[in-house]
Amino acid sequence: MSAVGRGTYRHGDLRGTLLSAGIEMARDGGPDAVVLREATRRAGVSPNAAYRHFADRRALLLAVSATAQGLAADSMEAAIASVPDSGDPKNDARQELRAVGLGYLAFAREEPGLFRTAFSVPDDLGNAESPTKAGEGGRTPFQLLAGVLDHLVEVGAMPEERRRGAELLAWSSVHGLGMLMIDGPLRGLTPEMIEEASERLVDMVARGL
Amino acid sequence: MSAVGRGTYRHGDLRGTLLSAGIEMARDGGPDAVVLREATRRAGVSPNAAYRHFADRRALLLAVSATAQGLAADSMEAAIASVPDSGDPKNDARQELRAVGLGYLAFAREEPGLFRTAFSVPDDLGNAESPTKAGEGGRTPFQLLAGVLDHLVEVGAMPEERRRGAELLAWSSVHGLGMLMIDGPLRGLTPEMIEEASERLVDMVARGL
DNA sequence: TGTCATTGTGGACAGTGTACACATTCCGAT
DNA sequence: ATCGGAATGTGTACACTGTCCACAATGACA
Repeated sequence: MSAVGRGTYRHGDLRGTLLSAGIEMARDGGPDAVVLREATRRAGVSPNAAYRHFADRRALLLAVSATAQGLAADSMEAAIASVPDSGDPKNDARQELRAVGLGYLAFAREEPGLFRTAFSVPDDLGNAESPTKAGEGGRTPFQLLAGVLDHLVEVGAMPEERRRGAELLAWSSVHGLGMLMIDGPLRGLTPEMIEEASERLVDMVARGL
Repeated sequence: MSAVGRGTYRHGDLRGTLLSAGIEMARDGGPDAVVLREATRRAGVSPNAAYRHFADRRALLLAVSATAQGLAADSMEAAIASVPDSGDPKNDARQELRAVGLGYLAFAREEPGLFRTAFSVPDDLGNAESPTKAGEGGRTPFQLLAGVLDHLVEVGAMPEERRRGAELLAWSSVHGLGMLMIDGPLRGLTPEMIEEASERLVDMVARGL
């Protein structure tokens, strides 16, 4: 094909371009839709060129997943930022917890493909704080959640002894609703039902944690 | 190839055989691992024979998913049955709710592939009561959950006004933990951590519902 | 200027889902 | 008993995927 259309034999930033293409594919289609050959096609490059930047399809997928987690973090951070200051620290902390959950769910609703790519691609909790997964604010979804939980304890809105492992509980609930309403049996719920379910769920978590 | 090894040109129960093969593939590998050609291979039949019984790969996958949901129901039902009668109806009802959740999570832990195939293949809540998804007891996972919630209300362990939509909340929490620990960022948790998280989660739900 | 690691190309292979035409078998009406 | 059509299975073919290998172009640095 010769490097026509690109001008030069070298691409410049093929890795980045492939990643962007991957994100776009994940956006509409989820993890299964990110296909290596298609990415190279969009980058105007031969299929094998990808292997100079990613060991295999899985490696590309992991990179896309990490980026998607960063975008989720943005959504969560925006939700936190929009919480009004009520003057009551305990109440504020609880509202932040709610916001984290609602931001997570908003991301699931608005970017279902990216959501699935972000959170249902095999990965370890050990990498939960990797900077590649951080949003613009520099923190990962996991760190944001941990942050508000810490805050909750600080202001005395949550007993110290319940803090340990609370991430898992809070995260699970919200993640479950997200998955079920995206590609589980809860698809087809009306926006109102989803809205209501989201609110009630975060309330339940805040109450039961 | 001629129908050697089968004896007859007709198979007898190809649909059932393909389904079984599909389940076996899903068991170790999840939804992505159920591949049409491999199923026909295991059935000793040509690839296209499958199309006489399933419209396409997706149709086979849906059938496998439904069967897997039935198996999940079995796990849940077993957990319910193992709840000892304490004499206190309210307490019993709560224990049943816990059992439903723990049975669901046990299934996720013991049959991760089938779990994913059961609950993360696109489907509508409208089909949640389809008999194809029932376990040996004749009820689907959704129906089992709804049952214990109804029971909870009957014995007065749950206020009537909170009943509506409670399935979603309970289900979400438990489902989320299941997904996160199978192929999400919570993989690699030790069995003890999983055990503890499961217990705490169902407690949280029971408390917060 | 020449050498060499980096990056991209071309061709190939096995494996997948699925369409189309054809073959075999079974069952029910004549 | 036979004949014809509906079910069911086979064969061939196509486009698409991930990935391997040998080769080519390029840029950086001695």
